[in-house]
Amino acid sequence: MTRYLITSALPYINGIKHLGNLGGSMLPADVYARFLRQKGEDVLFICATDEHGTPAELAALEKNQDVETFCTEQHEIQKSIYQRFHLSFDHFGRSSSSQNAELTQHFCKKLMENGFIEERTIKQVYSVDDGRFLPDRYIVGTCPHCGYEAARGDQCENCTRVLDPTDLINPRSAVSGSSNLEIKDSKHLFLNLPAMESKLAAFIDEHEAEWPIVVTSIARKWLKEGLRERCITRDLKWGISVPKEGFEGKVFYVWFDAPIEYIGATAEWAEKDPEHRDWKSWWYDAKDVRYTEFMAKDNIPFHTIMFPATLFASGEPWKKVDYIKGFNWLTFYGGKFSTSQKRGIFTNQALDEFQPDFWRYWLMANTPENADSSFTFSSFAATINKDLNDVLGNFVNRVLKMTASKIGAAVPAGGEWTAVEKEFIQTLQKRVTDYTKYLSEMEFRKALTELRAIWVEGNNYLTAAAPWTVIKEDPEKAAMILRLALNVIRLYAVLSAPIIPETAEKIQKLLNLENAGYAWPKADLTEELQTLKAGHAFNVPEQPLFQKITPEAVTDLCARYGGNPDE
RNA sequence: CGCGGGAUGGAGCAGUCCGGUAGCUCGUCAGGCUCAUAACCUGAAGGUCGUGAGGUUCAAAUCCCACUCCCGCACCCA
Repeated sequence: MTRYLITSALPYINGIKHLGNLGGSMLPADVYARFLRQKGEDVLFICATDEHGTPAELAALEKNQDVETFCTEQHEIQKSIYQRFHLSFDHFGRSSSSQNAELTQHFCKKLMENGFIEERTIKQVYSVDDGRFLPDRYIVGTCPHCGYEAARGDQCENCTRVLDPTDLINPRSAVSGSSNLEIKDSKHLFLNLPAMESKLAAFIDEHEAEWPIVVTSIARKWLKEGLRERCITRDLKWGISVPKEGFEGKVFYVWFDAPIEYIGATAEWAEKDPEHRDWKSWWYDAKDVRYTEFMAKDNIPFHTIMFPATLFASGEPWKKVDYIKGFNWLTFYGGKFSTSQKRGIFTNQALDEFQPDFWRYWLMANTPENADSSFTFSSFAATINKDLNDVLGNFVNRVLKMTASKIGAAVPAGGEWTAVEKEFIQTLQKRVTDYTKYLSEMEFRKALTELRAIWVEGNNYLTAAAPWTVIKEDPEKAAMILRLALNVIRLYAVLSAPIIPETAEKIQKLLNLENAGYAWPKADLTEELQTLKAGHAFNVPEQPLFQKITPEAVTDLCARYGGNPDE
């Protein structure tokens, strides 16, 4: 049987992530993982914090902490936020783990053995006052082409020309501002990507028809422009040390070890229960594994070119990705989420405002699958109020309350399905089939449209069956209608669980089905809709499932997070 | 000519790969119902698909060409 390996792009360690990070990789990956588990598949869902690199060092510096303490703290913060969002990682690891260090060094050795690594001496800028080498982008100075005074060492943002740090006039450190800089020779390792070109091109070709356009177009662009040898080491202290003589005090480039952490995190996972878990079976010569990666578009070059190149070059049968689900950006009122401008809402803030399912639902209904999509509080409120409150919440509420008040708080007995019921079930069946198909294909927007339509069918049926009228003339028939409606509620919990797990749980509790699980329905719903038998007691809700977001709340949120209530 | 992505009723989207005169959600208007969170259900109005009295075709939102506008690629950040 196929086993499903799922990874989400690793969130970077240097701070709490915003909604876009959540909606653009971790959350859709979670929905897919949950869906497959409900279908009874063997799933391993892996994520981790990406902890190396200069930004982590600088963020730690700013907080006056040593990098390791900083990372440990930030890792815990992020981990707890994701738990609160009910992200169902089998393991949420750390790229600074010993497992990752070991694997990264292993790959480096293999690549050296196979002749894909070259050693070169390059000139690096060293800041005497900072006591460290500075990456290109942390050197600022005057652009020799246009005279712009705040040009960075890698590119001038004014004239967009690509620069070398040594081109800059009056260079200084972006960290301290010190102009006491020296150019030093430094030995580094380069990954010979050009040697991998044909193999990578074949790899992309192989998947071209299947993968999203945003993925293949970015990958092809890189190939078309020609691959260059890529430096995979850095003059930093924080990171995975390079297992080679003469490279003491140097570490791997963060983008070299980060994807390897997918494997590393799996090893971390296995180590917690070595008796029953075998990380290698998921990654090495794993022919029965289907591997899906989730990421936003900025990550695509690393996952279509760099990481596969590493795996190919090892010469070992490491598992390569089968499907890449790539996303565009989620924007905030059409613009970028911005820390410094206080634009946008961060994951911790989001949880302080509303229950996780509100966010999960909106983000999945508006996933930037084909184009960037824009978050606005008005849209958020409208979607939550309509779909979750009026359509789903109201359906659950009206059925439970009516049954309890007219008959009693248990599934009523009597009556047989009529043509109306059979037609309703057929409609549901078709929609559930489509919904299942969309989830399997990771077509999330379409899936959510379908899920909503499934909820609407319930209300539709109630209007057609009108149990509140029927009960006066034919109590048996009314009992049958409500029995079916109660079973539909249960079905909704199962179908909604991948998207809004907390709500599914609430519904199961209302139905006294707390440990019943969420096994995905079969194609034929006949049996499924008779799961709850006559006499099965349920709880009458004191409150509806959800509460609406008022216009005043929208105004308030906009004021606090930088949005426009009219948009 | 830097790269990439967009442009479809008031708003947000689908349809474009495999051409055959537009579909969904919200909003608006009208009606139905009264079990339910003034919720639910039904119907209607509203677009000729960025521009070019361009090209191909019996036929184009859908293929080809030219142009225009918008958004990312620049601190923070994905």
